[in-house]
Amino acid sequence: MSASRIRTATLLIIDRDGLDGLSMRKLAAELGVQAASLYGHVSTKDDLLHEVAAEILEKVDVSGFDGGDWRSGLRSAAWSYRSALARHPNIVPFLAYGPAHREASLRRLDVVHGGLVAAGWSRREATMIAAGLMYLVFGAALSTFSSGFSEDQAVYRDRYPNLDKAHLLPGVAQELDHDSFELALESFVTGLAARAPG
Amino acid sequence: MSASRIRTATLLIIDRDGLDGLSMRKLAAELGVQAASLYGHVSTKDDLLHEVAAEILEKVDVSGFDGGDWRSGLRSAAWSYRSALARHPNIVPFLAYGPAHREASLRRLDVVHGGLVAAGWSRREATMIAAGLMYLVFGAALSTFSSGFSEDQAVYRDRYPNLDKAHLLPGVAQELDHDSFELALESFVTGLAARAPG
DNA sequence: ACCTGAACACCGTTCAAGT
DNA sequence: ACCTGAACACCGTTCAAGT
Repeated sequence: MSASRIRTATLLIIDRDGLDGLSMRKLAAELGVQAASLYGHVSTKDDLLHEVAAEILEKVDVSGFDGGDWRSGLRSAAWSYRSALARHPNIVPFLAYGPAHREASLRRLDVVHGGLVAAGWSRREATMIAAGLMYLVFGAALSTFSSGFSEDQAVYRDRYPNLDKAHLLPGVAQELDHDSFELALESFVTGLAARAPG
Repeated sequence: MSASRIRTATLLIIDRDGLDGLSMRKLAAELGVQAASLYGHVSTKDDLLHEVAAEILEKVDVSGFDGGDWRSGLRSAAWSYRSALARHPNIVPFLAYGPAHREASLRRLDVVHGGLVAAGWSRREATMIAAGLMYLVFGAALSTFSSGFSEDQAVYRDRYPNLDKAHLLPGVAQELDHDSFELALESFVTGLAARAPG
């Protein structure tokens, strides 16, 4: 009925059935209504997805750039992005598509950019660092590298002698994803610091 | 007709019309045939996409890990991934979906993992570094951060005072993407080196 | 062996008609 | 004002029938 209830149901279906599992007819059924009724509240399926995307990105908190140094600002922004995206992994491919066109994304990137410039980075460097942050955040949310391994370990043992079987157990996959993101982020920040201004 | 000709036409349509622009009927028309005929050579649309994905990943070269140190191995692998993916940006969301399930991806990750372990990293660290590499590569290929800005600069000037207008001109967007990837990769490698073994 | 026409069960979206 | 039924132009996929 309300736009907010439609967005909630949309996200529920995406979380449960995947991005391909969302159809306007299924969404309507979830809301106890006919598909055509949705078009009184939503202009288009694509538009609805953008609204849901905006709602998710609205939860990203980049306030870590107020006050502290750029290192902690970058770290807290990265983790906030990660936790917002990790809650709804199925919609990430859609989120990643053109972040620059999204109002909510731009407001946050503007804060990150401003914080980096205030710390002494050039405007161009600030843009590139913010881009690097997006690479890490979306790449980590999207590829869910480790969790893809969990199904049948025998395959890996025989054919890919170098891959680490011990860390591919389902139980540790999530922890490994977390630690991999932490290592990548900390290395990124450390590496930047090595060429930092001021 | 042949499986290879079908894959070529598939990629042509994806490059031209996007992932959503690919339909079996359109693909058939491109090949001068009826949609039903495709199912004599291809089991399913999803399967066809996986074949095309494999063909693209087959071109990624991780041989930089033979011989040289892990730093140059990581760099050359990253750039090879980047150039392979950058040639077909529209299929990247599909590629990123579950790299661990893909034969061609696993062979390359096995080489990367082996190279890192040979350089003295633990198996677990090697897995995490390889994951970080995937984050950067897929994130960079997917979010095409800078190129999304190019349409109307007046919007940014007024509302996002911190964002750097000078670097958002269409002409420099591509260069900025390149340099952002380079900065992120170099920072990642430098940061890792700070905690390197041996 | 390879292609086709027709059909099936789906899509997103529109629109006149109902309350 | 809000919902509906029916329709339109599409999908992926199957399968008997044609050459």
